[in-house]
Formats: sequence, C-alpha cells, structure tokens
Amino acid sequence: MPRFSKEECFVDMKRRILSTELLPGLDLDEATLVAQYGLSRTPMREVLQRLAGAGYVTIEANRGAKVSSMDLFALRTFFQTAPMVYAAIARLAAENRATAQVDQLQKTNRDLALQVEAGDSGAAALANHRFHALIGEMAQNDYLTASLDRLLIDHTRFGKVFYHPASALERERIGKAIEQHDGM
Amino acid sequence: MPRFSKEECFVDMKRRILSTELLPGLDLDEATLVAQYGLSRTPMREVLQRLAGAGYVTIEANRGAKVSSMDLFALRTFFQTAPMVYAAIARLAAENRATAQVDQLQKTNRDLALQVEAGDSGAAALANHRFHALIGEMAQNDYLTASLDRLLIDHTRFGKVFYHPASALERERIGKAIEQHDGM
DNA sequence: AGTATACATAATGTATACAAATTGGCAGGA
DNA sequence: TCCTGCCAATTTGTATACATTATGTATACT
Repeated sequence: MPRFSKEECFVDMKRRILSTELLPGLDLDEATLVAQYGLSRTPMREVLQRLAGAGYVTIEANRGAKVSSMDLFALRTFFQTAPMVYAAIARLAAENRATAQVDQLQKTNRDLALQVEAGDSGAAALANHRFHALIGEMAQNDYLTASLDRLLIDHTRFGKVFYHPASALERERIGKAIEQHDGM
Repeated sequence: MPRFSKEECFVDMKRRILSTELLPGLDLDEATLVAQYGLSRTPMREVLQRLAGAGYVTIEANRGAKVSSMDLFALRTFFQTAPMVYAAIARLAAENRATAQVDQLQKTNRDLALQVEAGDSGAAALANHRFHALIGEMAQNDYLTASLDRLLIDHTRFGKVFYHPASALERERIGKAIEQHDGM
C-alpha cells in the first residue's frame, strides 16, 4: 500500500480531477481515498477541504465531497469570463515578468509541445494548465488569481474533452502568447 | 461557556476578521479559539481551513493560522483590481437580476444607511460587505465571485480604517449603485 | 399493490489520546 | 558578551474510537 504525504495527496487529487480521471460529479468516499493514499481520515478530510477551497471539489454537510460538476451553465459562464480574466492576467504578468519566470514559462511551453506531439492529451492538458498557472503567478495579483485558478480547472477539463486529438492550433496559440509576453 | 456550531463559528470568525476585531497578521491559536467557541479541535481546524480557502486566514505548515495580512503591496493590487472586477460583477448582476434579490439588496442598503447614521463604522462596514456580496450572488458567476470575495475582505478592512467617521459620500455612492442596477 | 414507517447499515462528524514539530530558555564554551 | 547546542514546554499534526446523520431495505398497514 502506497503511503502519500498530505501534500502529495493534494497534488495527486488535483491531477486526477484535472485529467478527468475523476469525472465531474463523482462522489468521493473518504474510506476509499484513505485506502488509496494511506492516510488516516483526519488529514484526508483536510485535503478534501483544501480542494474544496480551491474549487476542485464541492462539500455538502453530512454528504461528503464530490468532484465539482461542469454543466452547460458553467460552460456558458466560462466563456463569459475567461477572456476578460485571461487578458487582465496576461497584461499584469507582462508588466511584472522576471526573466527566471519567463525561462520557466518557455520550458513549460516546450514540455507542452512535446506532450502534444506525443499525442498524450492528458499530459498536454496538465502542461497547458501549468503554463497558464505560471502566468497567473507572474501576475502577482492574488485577487485575480483566485478567479484564474477556478477558470483553469474547467479550462483543463473542457480541453480534455474538446481538443482530444490535440491540435496544432492550440500549440500555435500558446506560442503566440509567449511572443506576446516577450514582446511586452 | 458558549457552544457555537461549526457554521456559527465560521460566520463569527469572518465577522471578527472583517471588522478588524482580529487584526491582520494576528496569530490564531487553536487552543484559544477552541475555548472561545466550545468546539473540539477537529471542527475548529476545519473552520480555519475553510477560512483559509476563502482567503480570510493564511495557514503555514506546522505553524498554524494567521489572519491574512494587508500590506502596501496588497493595497496597490487592490486598487489595480477592484474597479475591473466590480464593474464586471455589476454588469452581470444587472443582467441576471431577480426582483426578490433586488428587494433584499434595497433592504441591506437601508440597513447600511441606518448603521452609517448611527455612526457604527463596524456594523456599517459589515452591511456594506453584505451589500456587495449580494451583488456578487446576483451575478451568478462563480469564477468572478472567487475574486470578488477576496476583494471584499480587504475592501471591508480598508474601509474600517479609511472611512472611520463613515461618510455620507460612501452612502451616496451605494445609493447610486442601486439606481444603476434598477435602471438596467 | 403501494406506501409509510421502523430498523439496520454505512457514511460523515466530533472528541480525544498520542506523535511530531517548533519555540524559548538555559547552560556551557569560545 | 555572544554564539551554540540541547532540553523542556507548547503547539500543531495524526490516528482512532465514538456519536450522529443519512440511506437503503424489509415489513406491516392501508
């Protein structure tokens, strides 16, 4: 039986949710997770609460945790919100950029390109997520980051569905984003 | 010794933080809080984790929770972000408004006016917080609400500092906001 | 037959004992 | 005096037993 640390468990749960290995709406049973990660219930519940705080799962009193659902309304709201927040974040990131971060960004971008070429849409989605999350960090705006993080959860999950034969188009878009940031 | 429910404790902690009864940066000791609220440590820690998820407190591993701090950088970021998010939220709220919610909004607004006239800046700040939070609910956009909620935490705390002899100006601004929404 | 209620089962929520980590103080030495 | 290392005390983290709440099933009653 594998023994994860609390932090490892948190990261792995995020990965599983973003990759839709755990589908939206799925009921998360404490006992099952405890068995999978080799933690006791207290820290496992803590992980679930942190995931809830970050928007990955939804907790109902006396009913446990579910993977946050994605319905049509969420999709509509996503497209209503994402352009605005992404633009604001990108602008701030460009203003505050540090060379070390730009390097990391390009590294992540190359990683993304590799995953896309390899046809691994799950890994590509995660690399894409990491790429955007890095831009979020660069923006150094905790207020907006809160929205961005939530958008990225659904972006990544939508992406897994839509761009399954991960397109060169997406890659090109990412490439442009980098140029744009370097330009500023 | 008073015995709070977990939810009551959560609400009360938010109130105390928003009203700056608990100052930014204050170290929150579990034992003290447990004694104050009459809960055992497990649910108290859960409350702190939820508060951390919502941005009210900051948790460091093996060092417990502190009330989220507010430095000059946060202030700058706040004024950089608030107009954009508030405008977006207000627009969405106007589009999706329901009469029941508008009634509630006006009720909260009257409450705010009363508190301001009574010179109770703490209660006024909380009423103002509730007013903006209601607009956030009306917008029905969970992504943006995440940012708004964090902005409102600091808005309320800044407000407590700045507008101490709570001004008629603030009240007027709120009044205008209502008209604006009714207008749309 | 259909519905409602009571009970059994299984889940979540709470309390508390125990473990690990951090902090502060003290003693010893440079 | 100041630094260093160790020990004690305090605080946080974890495990687990117990309590409570929800759910599913069977049975009795209409």
